[in-house]
Amino acid sequence: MSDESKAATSNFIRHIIEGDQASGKFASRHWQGRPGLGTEQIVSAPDPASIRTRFPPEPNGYLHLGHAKSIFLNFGLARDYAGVCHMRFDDTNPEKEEQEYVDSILDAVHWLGFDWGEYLYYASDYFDWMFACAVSLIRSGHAYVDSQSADQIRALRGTLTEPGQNSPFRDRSVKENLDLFARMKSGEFADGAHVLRAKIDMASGNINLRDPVIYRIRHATHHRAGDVWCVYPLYTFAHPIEDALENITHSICTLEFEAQRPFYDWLLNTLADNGLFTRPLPQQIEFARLNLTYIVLSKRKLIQLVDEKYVTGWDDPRLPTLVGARRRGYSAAGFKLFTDRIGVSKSDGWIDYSVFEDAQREVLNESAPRRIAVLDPIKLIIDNYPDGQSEDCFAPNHPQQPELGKRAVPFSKELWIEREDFSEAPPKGYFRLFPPRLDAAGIMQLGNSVRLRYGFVITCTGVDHAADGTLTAVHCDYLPDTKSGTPGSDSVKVKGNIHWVSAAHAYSAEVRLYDRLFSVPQPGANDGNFLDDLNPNSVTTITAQLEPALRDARAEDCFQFERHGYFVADRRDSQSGAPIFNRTVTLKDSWAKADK
RNA sequence: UGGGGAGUCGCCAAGUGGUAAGGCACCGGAUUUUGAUUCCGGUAUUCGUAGGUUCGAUCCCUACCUCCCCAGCCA
Repeated sequence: MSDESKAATSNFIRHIIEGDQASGKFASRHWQGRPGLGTEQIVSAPDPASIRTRFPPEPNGYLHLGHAKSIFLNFGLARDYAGVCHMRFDDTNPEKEEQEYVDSILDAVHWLGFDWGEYLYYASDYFDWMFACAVSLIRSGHAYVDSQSADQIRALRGTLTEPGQNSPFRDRSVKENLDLFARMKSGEFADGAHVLRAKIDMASGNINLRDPVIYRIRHATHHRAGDVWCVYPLYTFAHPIEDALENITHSICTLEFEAQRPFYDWLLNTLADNGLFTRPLPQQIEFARLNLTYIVLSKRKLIQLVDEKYVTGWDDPRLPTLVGARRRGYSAAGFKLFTDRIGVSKSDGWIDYSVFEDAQREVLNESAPRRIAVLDPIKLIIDNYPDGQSEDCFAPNHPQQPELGKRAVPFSKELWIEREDFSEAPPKGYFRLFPPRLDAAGIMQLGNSVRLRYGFVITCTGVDHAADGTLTAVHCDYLPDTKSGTPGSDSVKVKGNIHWVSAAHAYSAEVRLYDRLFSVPQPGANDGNFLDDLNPNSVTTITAQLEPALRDARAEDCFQFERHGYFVADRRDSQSGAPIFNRTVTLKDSWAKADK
């Protein structure tokens, strides 16, 4: 186990694996170096992998934060227990799958830091084996061709409280079933004319055992297999076989598949009895899927957001897709921290989005170089600083990592400061800039003093207003002896410390301030329509005044804009020498939260 | 009213017969040229409820309550 993973607390899946390893349950497995039937594997060398897990997305959409939990779980377990994790595409439905999704999924898994090496598989490569498994089931009397319509099958399935009834086709002979199934494969029948069903128990309390459909006719072009097949296996049937072919030891999926585990075991055991697979067989283990507040993870809802243009595309930084998260500036290390924190269990709950943001913040705080940015600029004029003069101030790239050095920041008479850092009517406890004013006794008090971070201490002397009363500039005097880094810097103590950018040197750039896409914890919970809960201010595009060094930022460079938060140079819209920034997440702000 | 799961601090989550880990959040206090970070301290006499077994129960037994999943020729 690596040092990193020791931090992760134990969970029920680790207990199962450790128990299996202690009992030697999977020690006798053999592996021919590629997937195959048990008859092929058994004559090969012992499997060098102590466990095999798999991440098996269907390539019909983009990966999202929920998938990240599964990726870290499966790849993480393999890494921690001297096993391997297979990257597998569960592409058994020709109508919904596309190569574009395969590419983006691979890219996302890689971005999260995982390498599947030689273990990249496609369920569609197993169609011959799956067909052979189905034939084997027919031969042993465990499957039959049903010629009812979908509606008829549904009508005889029964309900949650009433048993189902046998199909009139349930007792067809093996010979007839074999003939029909072969003709289904050869393309003789139209979609829906027949299906192949497992023959189990129409009265089972578990509806998944009431003769589930395992093969259907679909005259459709498969994104990889082309037109060679017109019968396709269903997930229920395909997935256990995929696991068995790949020697998977622990097949980890989400809770909603729990009711299918009895079928999973029935199928594999039946096939093992028929000589196709050897024991030990893979075991399915279910865990609670991720529920995060303020976002939606359902594929249907994400598609709607993209198709109906509520967002700019699948990689919109507000979307919980992995491509969106990457563009937002979230890091793979942040995902790792997050998944370690939330753990793995079987109880379903809601994780607050702030837990995810905190994890990202924690990683960014360590890794992001500091820069200065004025997002909502107002002019500050230093009346006693010489016209036309400028000088360098030096700002550390990271306060906790002095070895990262300092950079020069130009200082001059006219600066941009944050509008929020000045107040004509300061609330109680405010210690930034405010002008001279009359106190309660009617005595005129000096304006407040603050330090211009990495520069000089200044004292506010007044303000300029336009004819309509709006604030146009703040005036101050500076104390020449108080420059940061000089012996006199500590001669004057001030509580406030504000950032600034020289107006004459600033890089004026587009910055997108992202906020949550939804304004309520559980979108759609109020009236059933999640679109009603969209946050109308989920993005604000501004022109900010940035320190000149930021002009050199390259796409995907992350920075902390001091006193603001973490920002990333957009990987899609940034030009060389003209980066555009996305706000990843703000800094914590106990002042903003406090009662004022 | 069928079958399968889950209920431990505000949110996660260990522990599963020997007298409640940890993380996040929160509240104090220290440091700080980010109202950030960091640091130090505090935070469940109690484990869905009610009974029972036991010297002893979150853990075993019984009953009950609440929540989630299953009736696609989706995955």
